[in-house]
Amino acid sequence: MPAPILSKDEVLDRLLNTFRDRGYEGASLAELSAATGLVKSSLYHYFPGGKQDMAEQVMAHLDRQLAANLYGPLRSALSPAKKLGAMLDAIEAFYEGGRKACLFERLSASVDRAHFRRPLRRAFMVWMDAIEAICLEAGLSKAVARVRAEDVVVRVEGALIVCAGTGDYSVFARTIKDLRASVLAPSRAAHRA
Amino acid sequence: MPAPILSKDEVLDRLLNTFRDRGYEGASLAELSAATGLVKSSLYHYFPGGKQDMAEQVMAHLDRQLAANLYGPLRSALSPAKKLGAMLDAIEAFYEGGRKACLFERLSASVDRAHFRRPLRRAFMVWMDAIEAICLEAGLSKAVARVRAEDVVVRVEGALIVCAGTGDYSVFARTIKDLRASVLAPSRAAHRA
DNA sequence: GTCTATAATAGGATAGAC
DNA sequence: GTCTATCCTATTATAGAC
Repeated sequence: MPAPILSKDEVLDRLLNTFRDRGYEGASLAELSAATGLVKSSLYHYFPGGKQDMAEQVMAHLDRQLAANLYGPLRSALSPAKKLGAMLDAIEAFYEGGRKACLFERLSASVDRAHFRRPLRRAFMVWMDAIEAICLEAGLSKAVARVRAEDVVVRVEGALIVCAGTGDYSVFARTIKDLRASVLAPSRAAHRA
Repeated sequence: MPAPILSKDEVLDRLLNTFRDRGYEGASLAELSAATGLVKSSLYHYFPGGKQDMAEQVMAHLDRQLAANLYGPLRSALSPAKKLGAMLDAIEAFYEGGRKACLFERLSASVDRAHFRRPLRRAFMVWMDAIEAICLEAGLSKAVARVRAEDVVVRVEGALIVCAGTGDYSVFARTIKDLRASVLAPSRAAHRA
């Protein structure tokens, strides 16, 4: 009865990376097994529901990580501008400047997307709600704050696609830079260079 | 020796739709066969290289369609504003208001993405070049035109992801509406409501 | 140019030992 | 909790008739 090699969190981190790199269909059990160092049967011990179960638990894992390391700290006394800056720093790091894909995008595009609909919708909503809260704190109206929050997520996700498609990662850097300057700008005022 | 049921273009249209709906890995030969009404062996007659060959030919097919129906007409004497409007009309129709995915995104995210790299990069570049040309014609500087062109593609692709993830298609409509108003706006001037 | 039939393999999943 | 061994099905792909 060997002891666990990796903690559950470490296993989930490895699975997260594999799903991001290969996509849901693209990540075979053989690859998920190699990434974790666990043979298939061991994976089924952790994830009785198979690959769907893995994806669901990986989403929940990422939700917890984001709540602890990103959304939590955002409830501090920092200025809205500093909070936005911190979020965009985290986004640049997490996506490695546009080189790593978004788990939620990968699962949204999967054939099993119907199974993941609720947690996916929730994940996008939590993200947008956090940005909206910063915008409101900065004095923007509710309507403008919501649109700005949606726009941040739209542009981050879009930049990831364009970078993956073109191989030109400057698009991601430029998009983040533009968001830093524009998201909290007063409404009906100048926004673009 | 039965005659062909569908023209090659019709077959390519059906395959295009299947790849958009199911993704590259998600689209099995069984589904591609059902979508075209051709049994697997017949598909191999048209596409000796199998699924990769199908994806490559579908990309080339879409390139031709876009050149004929979108980029071609854009070389007319219409005003830049009308050209942009026509492109955004076509985008709204092609993506069915955010309900249908982008082929290029699907293939960029596939496990075989390395095989499709060149045509994918080309497809994104041709799209952005067309937008850039409209921006230049409207009097924007080269640098601003390029950034605006990248931004259009980023926001369209991102809106598709957010719509798929949240099920809220108003994001796509709002994004297109915002692009209609902002892409050709004079630089360093007001841009956002 | 389309078909039926089949091969060959990879995929997800399970049983049961230790 | 991890392993070896196996099962079953789906998947890609090919052969060859008409």
